[in-house]
Amino acid sequence: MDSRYILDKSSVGSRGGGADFNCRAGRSVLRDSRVPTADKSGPMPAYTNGSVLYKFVMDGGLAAEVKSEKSFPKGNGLTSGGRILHDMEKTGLGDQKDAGSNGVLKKASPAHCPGINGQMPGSLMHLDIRNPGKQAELANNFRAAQGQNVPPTERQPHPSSHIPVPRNRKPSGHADKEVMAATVLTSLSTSPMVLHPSSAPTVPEPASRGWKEVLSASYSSSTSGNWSWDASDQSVPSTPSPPLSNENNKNFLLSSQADDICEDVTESTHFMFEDPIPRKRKNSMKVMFKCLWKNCEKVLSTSSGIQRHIRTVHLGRNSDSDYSDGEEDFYYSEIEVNMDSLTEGMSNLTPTSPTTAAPPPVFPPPLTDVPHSEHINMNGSQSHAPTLLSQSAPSTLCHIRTDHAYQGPVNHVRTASTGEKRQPASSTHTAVNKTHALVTPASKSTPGTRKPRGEAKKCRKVYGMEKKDMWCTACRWKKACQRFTD
DNA sequence: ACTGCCGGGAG
DNA sequence: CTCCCGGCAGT
Repeated sequence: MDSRYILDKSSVGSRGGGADFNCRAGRSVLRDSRVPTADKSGPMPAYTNGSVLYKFVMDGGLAAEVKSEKSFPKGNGLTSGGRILHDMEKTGLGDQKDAGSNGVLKKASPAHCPGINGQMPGSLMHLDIRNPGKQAELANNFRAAQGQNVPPTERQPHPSSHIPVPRNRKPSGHADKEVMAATVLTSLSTSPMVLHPSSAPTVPEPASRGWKEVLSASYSSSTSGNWSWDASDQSVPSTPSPPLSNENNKNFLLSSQADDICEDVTESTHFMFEDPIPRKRKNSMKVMFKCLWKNCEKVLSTSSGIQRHIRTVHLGRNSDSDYSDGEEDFYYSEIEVNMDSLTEGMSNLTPTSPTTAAPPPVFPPPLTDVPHSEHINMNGSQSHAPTLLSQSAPSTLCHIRTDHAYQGPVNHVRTASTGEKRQPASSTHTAVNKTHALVTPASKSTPGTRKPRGEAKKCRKVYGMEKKDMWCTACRWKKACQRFTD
C-alpha cells in the first residue's frame, strides 16, 4: 500500500530507508551502548510508510510534500504521522505543521520505531553526540522512561482523541492563536487530562500556559527528549520543560493512557501553537546531510543515505551491512536549508538549543559564521548535490548542524571538520570557516612551520589517557586531532 | 610538566 | 596503507 508507493517514490534512501534513517540516527548517538542490529527489527510497513512522507518532504519540495501527505488517508495517519514526528527534528519542525494542518499527525509513539534504538530516534538524534557519555545516559533514561511509560500494547480510545479540530486553518497571528487555544481548551475541557478546565474558556493566557505545560509534559514523557527540545526551542520558548518541572502532569499523563493522550495533545497543540510550528513550515526548512569528507561534498537527504555513502565510499565498508560503529557520524553534517525567507529564517535558525544539548563541559567552543561558508561550499558542490539542494542553495540560507560528539554544547553551530582524511587539507572547507589567517594560504608561504596549536581540547584532554580508545584515531597516533579541530 | 602533533619508521 | 612513537614546540 503506502509503503509500496513510498518506496517507489523515494529516491535517496535505499532499502529500509525510513527505518534506517530513524533508528540509525538514534544509534549514532549511542554508539557505545546500542545494539547495531536493532534497526532492522520492526515492521517494515510503518517504517516505509513514514519514510515516504519524509522523502517527500526532502525531495519533493513543499508542494510535493503537502500533496503527498494529503494523499494519505487520515486513518493511516498513525504511522505516517508518527514518522513525521520523528522526522521533524531532522527537518527542523518543518513538517510538523504540515502534519498537524492535515490532521495526519497523530502519534508520536516510539512504537513506530521498534527496537531499543528505534524507540527514541528523536531523542537520540538530538541528544546526540555532543557528549557521548551524557548522551548515552540521557538516552538510556529516555528508553527506560519510554519502556514504562508508553507500553505500546496499551492503546485505548480516549475521549480527547476525538476532539474536533479545524484542519484547514491557516497560520494566523497571536490573537488567533489564543482564540484557538481557548477553543481547543474548551473542547478539551471534558477530557480528564485537562487539569483546570474551568479556567480554559475565559482566560486565554493561563490556559495557554497550562497547555504548554501539558504539551511539554507529553513531549518529554511520551515522545522523546528531542521532542522537548524542539518544543521548547521552536514552539514554547519559555518552557524548556525538563521532565522534572512537569512531574505532576507527567505522572498524570503516564497514569492514564499516556500514549493516546500525547497523541491528542500533540495533534491539538499544533493548532494551539500554530504560530511557531507553521512558521517553521513557512520557512520550509529542509535538512540535508552533507558529506564532510575531503573533496567530497555529497549531499543527501537522509542520514542513512549519507551514512551509507560515507561507509561505503569513504570508509570502504560493506554497503549491505547495517552495522556501523558510528564512524560515519564524524563525516557528515546536517544542513538545514531555509527555502523561503532569509531574514525570518535567521531568527529561527538556531536549532541547537542548550536545553537538550546536555552541556558537556569539555567540548570546544562553537564556531560561528559557519552557515555562510557552508553555503558557499554547497554552491560549489552541485555536481553531487541532488535536486533540491542544488536548486535552492544559491538563494537560500543554509544552516549547518552537526551530529557530532565534539560539537559544542553551546547554542550555536559548529562545522564539524571531522573527516579524518580531510582534516589535513582542510583549506577547502574548514579553513574557510575559520577566520584565522594562519590557516589560510598565508601559512603556505612558510612551509615547514608548525601550525599554531589549537585552542580546543583534544581527545587526550577530553577523554583522558584512561579512555584512550575513545580518542580519534589521529590522536591515538599522535597526529593532529580530527575530532576536535580548532 | 603537559599537551598537540610533525616527521618518520615499522609492518 | 595502518599503526606507532621520538621528539619538537606551544602552553
